[in-house]
Amino acid sequence: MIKPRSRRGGGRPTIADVARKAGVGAITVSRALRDPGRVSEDLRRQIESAVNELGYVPDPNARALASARAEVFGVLVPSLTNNVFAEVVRGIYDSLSDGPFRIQLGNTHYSGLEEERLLQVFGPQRPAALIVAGIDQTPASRKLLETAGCPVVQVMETGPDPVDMMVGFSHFEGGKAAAEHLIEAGYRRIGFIGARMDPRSQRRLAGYRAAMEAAGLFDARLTTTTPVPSSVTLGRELFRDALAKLPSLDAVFCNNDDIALGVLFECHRASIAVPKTIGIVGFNDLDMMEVAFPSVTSVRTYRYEIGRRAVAMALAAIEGNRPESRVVDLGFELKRRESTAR
Amino acid sequence: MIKPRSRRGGGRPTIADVARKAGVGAITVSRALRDPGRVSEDLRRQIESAVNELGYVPDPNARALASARAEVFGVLVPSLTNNVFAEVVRGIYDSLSDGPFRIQLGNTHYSGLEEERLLQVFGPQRPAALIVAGIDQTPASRKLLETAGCPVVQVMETGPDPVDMMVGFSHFEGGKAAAEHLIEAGYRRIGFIGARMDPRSQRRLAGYRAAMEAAGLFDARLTTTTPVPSSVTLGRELFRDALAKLPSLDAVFCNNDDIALGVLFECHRASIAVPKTIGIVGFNDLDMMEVAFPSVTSVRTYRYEIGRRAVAMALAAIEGNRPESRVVDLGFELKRRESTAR
DNA sequence: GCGGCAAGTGGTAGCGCTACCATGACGTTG
DNA sequence: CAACGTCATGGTAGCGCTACCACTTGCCGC
Repeated sequence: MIKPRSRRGGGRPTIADVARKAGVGAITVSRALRDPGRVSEDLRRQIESAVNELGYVPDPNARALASARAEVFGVLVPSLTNNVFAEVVRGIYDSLSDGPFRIQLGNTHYSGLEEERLLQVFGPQRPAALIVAGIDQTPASRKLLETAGCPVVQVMETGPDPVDMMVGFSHFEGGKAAAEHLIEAGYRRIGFIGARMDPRSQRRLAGYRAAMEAAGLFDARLTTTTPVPSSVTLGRELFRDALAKLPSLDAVFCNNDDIALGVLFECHRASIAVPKTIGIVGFNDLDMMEVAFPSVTSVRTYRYEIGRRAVAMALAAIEGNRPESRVVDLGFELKRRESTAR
Repeated sequence: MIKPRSRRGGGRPTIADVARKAGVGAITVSRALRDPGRVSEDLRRQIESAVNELGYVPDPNARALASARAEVFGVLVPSLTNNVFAEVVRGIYDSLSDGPFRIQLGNTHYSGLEEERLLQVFGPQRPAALIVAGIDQTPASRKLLETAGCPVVQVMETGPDPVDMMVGFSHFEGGKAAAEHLIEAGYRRIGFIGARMDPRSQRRLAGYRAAMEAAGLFDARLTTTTPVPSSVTLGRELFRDALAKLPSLDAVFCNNDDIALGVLFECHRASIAVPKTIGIVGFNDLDMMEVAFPSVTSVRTYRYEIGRRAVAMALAAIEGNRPESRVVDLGFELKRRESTAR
């Protein structure tokens, strides 16, 4: 008798087809696939060959419905084009590409409300884990994370009060180290140039300010910021503004490397000597900072590693062994280069 | 009587809860949510308020299982950190953020086999549409795309034989335009510097070669390529190699802007005058090319727009009205700047 | 006045899988 | 040797939703 294929399913083999072919129960096939150790050697081989012959692939939707748990990692980042987050995301993908987990990526556009909305979309899918950038969730987002019923990793920053786990570093300390380096190098009128000014930028600014105040060098006029999204073009413009406002400026700590690059190009264009007349420090240490001329001092951060570590921690938590320390600080490293070597 | 909550579902309201509260059948709730026009005004309002009161959110997994169609766009790109693809992806996200569709992003690492593997993973999810970068799928990948049973958009390139739909531009023409521009500007020993050399880079190289041969200027020694992934650092190194090999070089067409930037920095470092001694043309026209000093001529491509258009076409196809022209060429524009103005 | 048709609604039967419990075949122990 | 685990396997009953068909109205045309 010809088995009447369902009108709905596109005719792909189901677990029942495999079970029939292998002469076992459907549940045994399910087990053989998910936890081979619990099925005898014999049946396992039979099932395996039936799977291969039929080209059976489990339906992730049915699996998610039945087990009330989807093999999905939800990932929330503020930007897809900012290289910094792209690196984190790459680390996450590379760590997850072997396993069964899919990734659902959300772009919050640096908006707390958008983050809330995305968490509301992710929740009903019952993801296996959630990875979110930053530690400044809105109260509503925080509640959504706390009640998600899965491991949660906050990345990019460390802070005192993790929802669950955290991997990152201290932006405050990074900003402080950058400013201290400029002070040590002999610069005195050290400006801060920042764009977008998201919470991480704010903390870098705070670190800068702490160092400047400690050295008795802080002056509000040294700070030039804008909420506008960061770009190389903007870096150039902000630097011109800063210089117009305060011609005595002798160094700048830039919020990020795009800004620093804009400053560097403007110095070339205006024939301002770097590092002699102006010292430049960036943040994140993109690949090109080392190649730039002059090479640019920057605070190296370990974005890719943050992504990998976040996945490792989430995976461990899924398997029931949460790491003993819920907050991992991967630190940073100040890379001293020509742009501050005077 | 207390309704015994299932042991599996986490206690979230289901469609049956909403139906009971609104005093209607479950199926009517389903319709009210998916196609409000088919439910009377009265019931619609009742259902709506029941949904709000209970905080009901449909379970996407159950929905996908029952309807054999997930509200998911599968997106396959060769790299997450390459700004070019990041822009395409951003366009896709921005176009999809309003609607019900989720996005599942896969990173093929420029590997045909990896692409196949990812398509095999995406298939069983029954995505609503697939967007893949490039037109050089392996035969197996092509078959998977053809039998996916959903709209497929190939992006970044145009070509003669779309699986379904295409949005992009001609890399051959882009490379040709770049070389022709250098020839017109009076350069004669025009090199090509390329890294990674994926199919798109190959076609740019072919365009360059066509222009050079047409002008009687082609010389195999002018071409410097490597399969190594592209970076600013690598651009610098390749340029040094090229110059060592052929000191008479008077211009370079770079595979992409990272390489061009590496060349520019090396020229600064080695005090080579740009554009006088060496002319430089990049590809893609990243934001910073305009700000660089000297500003760098580049072939502007419309990555973000490609992403948006791909989604628009897929969405139209889902609704049953495929666009009349299945291949959309968004073109490019050669941006002439200081680096070739001699 | 009756068949026919469209619009609005609901019941039933799955979608493909897994949680839960039951079963039977083996030891193992005192 | 009875009582009791343990292991491997299977049956049943859903998970939450939608496709499909059936039913009830009310209105039209002849």
